[in-house]
Order: sequence, then structure tokens, then C-alpha cells
Amino acid sequence: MTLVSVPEIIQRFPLFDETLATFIHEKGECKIFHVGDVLMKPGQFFKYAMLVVSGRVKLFREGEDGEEFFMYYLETGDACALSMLCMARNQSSTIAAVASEETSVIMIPIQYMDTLMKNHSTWHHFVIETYRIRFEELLSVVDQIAFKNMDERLSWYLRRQASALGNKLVLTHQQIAQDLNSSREVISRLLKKMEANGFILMERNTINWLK
Amino acid sequence: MTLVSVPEIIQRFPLFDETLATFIHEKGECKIFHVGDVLMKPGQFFKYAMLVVSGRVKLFREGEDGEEFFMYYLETGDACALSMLCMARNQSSTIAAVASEETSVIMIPIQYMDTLMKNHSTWHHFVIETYRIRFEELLSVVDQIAFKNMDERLSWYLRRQASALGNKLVLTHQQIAQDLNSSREVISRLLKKMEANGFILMERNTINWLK
DNA sequence: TCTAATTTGTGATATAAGTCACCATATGTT
DNA sequence: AACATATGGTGACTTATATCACAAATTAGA
Repeated sequence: MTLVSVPEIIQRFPLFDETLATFIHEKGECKIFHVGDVLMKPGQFFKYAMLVVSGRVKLFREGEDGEEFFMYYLETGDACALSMLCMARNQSSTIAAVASEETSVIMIPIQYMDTLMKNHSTWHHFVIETYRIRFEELLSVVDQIAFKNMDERLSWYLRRQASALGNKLVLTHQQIAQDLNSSREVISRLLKKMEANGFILMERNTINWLK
Repeated sequence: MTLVSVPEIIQRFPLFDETLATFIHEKGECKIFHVGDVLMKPGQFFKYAMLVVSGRVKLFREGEDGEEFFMYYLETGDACALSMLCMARNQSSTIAAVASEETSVIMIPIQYMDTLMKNHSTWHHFVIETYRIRFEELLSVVDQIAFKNMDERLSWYLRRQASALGNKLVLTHQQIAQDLNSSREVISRLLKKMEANGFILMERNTINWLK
């Protein structure tokens, strides 16, 4: 594999030891995705486990009528839990993933999974940790939509975005509405309330998170 | 371990081979839970991985104000994914589990996890499969609450209940409302519509699923 | 058997959220 | 500069769901 060196792998994935990083460097393929590129979409099968070396990938669920619902980002050092789970069973994805920045990904072919699991305990721990984090993230998402009103959900959404992207969020009201499966007008009104309450400051195409 | 024999373990968990079942029979502890007994609650830490040998356990998320939200059942042959994930990190549970029938559970102490993972590939596959199933189940739950109205959610809920418990569902409208985090009146009205449309037949304390 | 508690039905009303119509402003394009 | 497009603001209205109030029916308990 070109593009990503063994030291860089270790730097991005601190749980990996040198032998594991070397193995991945040998067997993995590196791929660059540009903004908007689709990494996976519902119905697709997996031949690789995907590790995000840099950039950011947005994961969202698609409804039957093309609605979207934002779930979480994958960032540097993250692995796609779904790719590993589906791959393990040769099941198709039920989720969509799109690069939201220039993103480089290490793709490990499926045939190496057993070796990795058996011979590299650091890989095994990494995988378990990946599942755990995503499971908990998913549980938080359930909490929000099961128990919270749109104002709280919006606030939670912006807080997560800000912690991933920084306090200056380049987002239109329309995009937010899409991520929350709501409508633009509703979001605009709630944002105005949040601005009045001093939580955010709005500019065109931008929301400044002040908390 | 008394109560559960090696052949019974293999029968309940078809993925296990004989050496694994023997190991679990030696090291696991068996515990009986009665209806209403709490297997885990938010804030609790885990010292065991839990395998359901017989009976049924209801898993649900609790809201801040004591609301409930039904997620799924664990039945014969299932393992509690959360117990394994939390245990792996010594994290506390964020979910509640209550026996909804007389339930017998094998509890495997945390210290055997590494051995199991390393020396028993059948265990490893079982764990991965457990994660995958629960992850997908959770994604379906997200779909429902993110994209569907209460009538569809109710219908989906009853279908799941019927496939777990049979077509004669002993449930009050109040219980259903609680599981869906809705209100009793709303559920009663929607049920009446479903009955008018021939999907169900209602008796006191009981809903007969006709599909 | 009498009473209390539980379960269900139902109308009236309240609230959160979604939809529609339309406008104003900002930005990009020719 | 002139126009088209994207973005955001806002009132009026609709819809889904929640809440309140109360009654009827059934079951459980004393």
C-alpha cells in the first residue's frame, strides 16, 4: 500500500501495535474519496473493512421515500462497524455513507478478517471497541427521537456538529432539516429562538455555536 | 454448573461446538429470573456475559422522566450484546432488562472472555453475530421512530410481539402505550381502527393478531 | 355481594410539527 | 447591470399526537 505509512497507521489508530500496522500496510488498499462520494449505500455488499485515516464520512439512514436521517460521522481513527458486521455475514448494507470532506480510507479485504482476529489481539480489541461506540451512539440517537422534542433534538444535533466540525458550522437550514427529517420552516423558527436565547449566532449559510 | 447440561447448551446455542459448550458448562453459573425480575438497569456494571437458555427478557430504554421505550426481546439462544460490550470496557449499562417470563440465564464471568475469544472460534463467531443482529434491530427501531407515524409503528410493534409471543397477545392498551412512549387514548383509537380494518380482534387485556 | 380498582371508550381541547403561499435578501451567472 | 437561483423569514392553515375530563364495563378484593 502506498500513501499511508506504518507509522502513520499507528498514529491514526493508537490501539494498533507495530505488527498489526505492518500487516494492514501490506494487505490493505488505500482509497481517496472526495466530498460527496458515496462509500456505501443500502443494498450494497462488502468486500472490505473500512478504516478512516483522515477526513470525515457522514452516515445516515434512508427512508422509503428518500428521506434522510443523520446518524453519526466517522472520523480519523474510526472504523465502519457496519462494513465489518455485514461483511462477516455477507449481508447488504442498510445505511448510506458519504464523504463530507476529502477522506482517505484503508480498505482491508474480507479474506484477512479471520487471520486478524486470531493472530492480532489488538485488532480484536479495536473491533469490539468500534462496535461498542457505535452501539452507544445509536442508543443516544434512539433516545433523542423517542423522548425529545424538535427543539432539544436540534440543540443536540448542533452540539454534536460543533464538536465534530468546530463552532462555525457551514450549514443551511435546509440541510439541517434534512438531517433531522424535519422541514426547513420548523428549523428556521427554532433557530431564531435559539439565537434569541443566546445559544447561537446566525449568518447566511452559517451557524455559530456559542456554548 | 447445575441445571443446564452440555447437550442442552448445544441444543439452545447451535453455533457452539462441544468443547465450547463444555467450557461454558464448567465456568458458567446458571441463574433463574422470575417475571418482573430486573437483569440489568441503567448505571449497573457487568461482571458476566449473559446467555438466555430459556424464557424471555424485555430490553428497553428509559427516558429521564421515567418514560420507557421498548427495544427488543432476548429469547432462547440469544446473548445480551450490551452485557458483552459494557463488560469489555467496564462501562455501565444504559439500558434496562426485565424478565417477561420465567427465564434461565447462563452467566459467564468476565475473566473468561479473553480465553473464549482466543481459543474458541465458534464463540467469536457467535459474538459477532450477536452484535450484528442487535445492531440491525436497533437500526430498524430508528427507522420506525424517525420515519413512521404512530399507526405504522403500532402495527410494526404488534407484528413483532406476535412473532415473539404468538398471535394471542395479553397486553393492555396502557402497556402498549408505555412501550411506544405514547398515550393510552391514542393507542386505543388506533387499535379500534385496526380492528375495523380487520387486522386485529380485541378482547379485554388481549389483542388477537389476525394477519 | 358490595365496593374498589382496572380497563376501555370517547368527546373536547391543546400543542408540536408539517405544509402552503409568498416575499425579501443575498449570491452567482451571463 | 440584469437575471436566475439559493437562502431565509413569516403568517395562515392542517395534521398528528397528547392531554383532560368523564363514563361504562369488567374484574378483583374484602
